[in-house]
Amino acid sequence: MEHIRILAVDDHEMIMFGYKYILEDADFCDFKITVDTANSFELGIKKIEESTISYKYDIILLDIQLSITEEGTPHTGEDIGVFARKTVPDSKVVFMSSFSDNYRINNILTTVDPDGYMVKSEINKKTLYDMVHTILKDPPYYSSKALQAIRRKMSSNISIDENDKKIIYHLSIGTKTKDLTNHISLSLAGIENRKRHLKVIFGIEKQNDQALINEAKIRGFI
Amino acid sequence: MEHIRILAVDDHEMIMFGYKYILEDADFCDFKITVDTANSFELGIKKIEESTISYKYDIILLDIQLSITEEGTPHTGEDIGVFARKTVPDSKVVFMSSFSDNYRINNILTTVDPDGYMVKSEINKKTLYDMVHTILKDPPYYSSKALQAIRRKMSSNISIDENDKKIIYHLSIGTKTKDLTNHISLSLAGIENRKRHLKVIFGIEKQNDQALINEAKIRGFI
DNA sequence: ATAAAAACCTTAGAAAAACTAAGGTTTTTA
DNA sequence: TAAAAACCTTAGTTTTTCTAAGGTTTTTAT
Repeated sequence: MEHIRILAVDDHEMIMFGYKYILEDADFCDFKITVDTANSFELGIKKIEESTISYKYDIILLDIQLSITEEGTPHTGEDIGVFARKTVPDSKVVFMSSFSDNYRINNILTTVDPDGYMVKSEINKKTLYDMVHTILKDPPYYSSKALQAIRRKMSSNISIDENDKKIIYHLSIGTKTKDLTNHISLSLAGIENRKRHLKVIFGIEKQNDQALINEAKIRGFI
Repeated sequence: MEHIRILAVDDHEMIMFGYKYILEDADFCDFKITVDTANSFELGIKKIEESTISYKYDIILLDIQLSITEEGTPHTGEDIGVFARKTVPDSKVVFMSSFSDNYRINNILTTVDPDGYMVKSEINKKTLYDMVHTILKDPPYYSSKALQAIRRKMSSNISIDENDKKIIYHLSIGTKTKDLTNHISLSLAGIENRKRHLKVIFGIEKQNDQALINEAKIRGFI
């Protein structure tokens, strides 16, 4: 009988143990599952490193937000995902995250290209089993809210460059237009021109910045 | 008990009747299904039009390739999809197509934004039931190969403009570089410059046109 | 209600990017 | 092996984007 090894990384122990017991208890006909757990970025990295010289994990389940355990640059599950992609390319990476906004989902799919993404509110016994089964047999696996974010992105024909993304992002956190020159290497007039153009392509000419932010959110740009 | 109405449009009768009998025979606990069929573009359009003044279809299953039955501009299932989107926006549109190439899948998802896409080689009793269930409860539904095409597109950060797409497309059907000026409003030098730039961003400098075509195919650009 | 600040808009000019033309070299095809 | 096609480089042109500045309109703060 095939033996499937899974690593679950989440800073909430109860969540990890939930995955562990549900998956280890599962009555998969043709394989047996063991689940290792790690409750911090550092421990997650360590277990992945150790797996390179012993049995590699078949699946690595990653939360995105991990609490900071030590001083230094804060790290996320995304950083673990990137690390795993390089270090153990045959291990399947699946994000299990409470983030369900279009931007976060689409951004992770672009930067890490994980084998799966599940929004936490959609994780239950059945979807967990479905995920493991699909990931092993025929990846990728995306839960429903992830699919909805993907669909929104796929159906949008608009693409914007890094400067435009920065403009929208900073506006969305409250920065005034005149202060955007501190964050973006363009003149105020250049920024104003781009704002005007973004409003045209989003179909909201003559509307305010909040409308711009809303349209960008809908499309997954922030 | 809820009554679910489905329209299946395919120019192969056996396929339509396959869907019809499998779905009408299904033992869905909480609803009953009837499946109408149409074996041509014209008949499909007619049935959708009729549905606007009677019961609208809950789900419309569309093949993409439909044989030409009459003189005139050939139409595809995609055209029916666009028509349905406008005419009966509450009806869910699902493509059931033999096309499994990245370009075709991604292109349909952008231009029609269907509620689902299934590659024909992945359609069986179980996946058909899963599709109907998901489409009714929590769309979208994409079959495995469609998800793989989507994943490939999502993870690629490259975007190219319409001129570049035309260059790659025409090269892929055998047009020589010097003849591209007949199809694209640029000088030969302009086209050569763009080819050189495309090869840089696809990471295939100094390689031939076939390499460029291959990289574009992988990324779903053609 | 009013003044100040911010945003928007327009015009003119500058800078950067993309394009064109042409010709030489290299590679591919017949 | 010759011809055709593709690639590369240089110089100049055209197009696009940016900047600067100032005026008008809208929003915010008092």
